[in-house]
Amino acid sequence: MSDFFSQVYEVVKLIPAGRVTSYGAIAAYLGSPGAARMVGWAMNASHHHPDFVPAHRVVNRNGLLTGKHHFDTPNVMKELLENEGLLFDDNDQILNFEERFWDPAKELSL
DNA sequence: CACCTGACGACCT
DNA sequence: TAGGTCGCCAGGT
Repeated sequence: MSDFFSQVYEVVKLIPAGRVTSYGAIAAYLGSPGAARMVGWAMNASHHHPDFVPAHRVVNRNGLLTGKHHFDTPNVMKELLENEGLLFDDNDQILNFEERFWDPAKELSL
């Protein structure tokens, strides 16, 4: 439960629908700013987790859907987010990303 | 056991 | 502006 992965899942599960956060923000929140890659790795292994982990709500720092190729089909991630009210430009980048950004360090502010 | 790779990101040419 | 390097941690070969 104190594993880095488990902590990542705990945070991701707290992301509200219609909001998104970044790999780096989660890593920083967990105290390992340089471990953003691990967050992505954790998402990749999220199927190993018993609970639902909204991996589609985690994007890179530009609001770009860099992980879309890891879903069943490349458009699933985008469609899930659109269902939650997010909009995208022609580059699969989230519009109004700053407004939609959910920073665990701030929102959860321990 | 050593080496490689990866859903990132900050920094440095 | 674009491209290369490095750190981060875990898991696969």
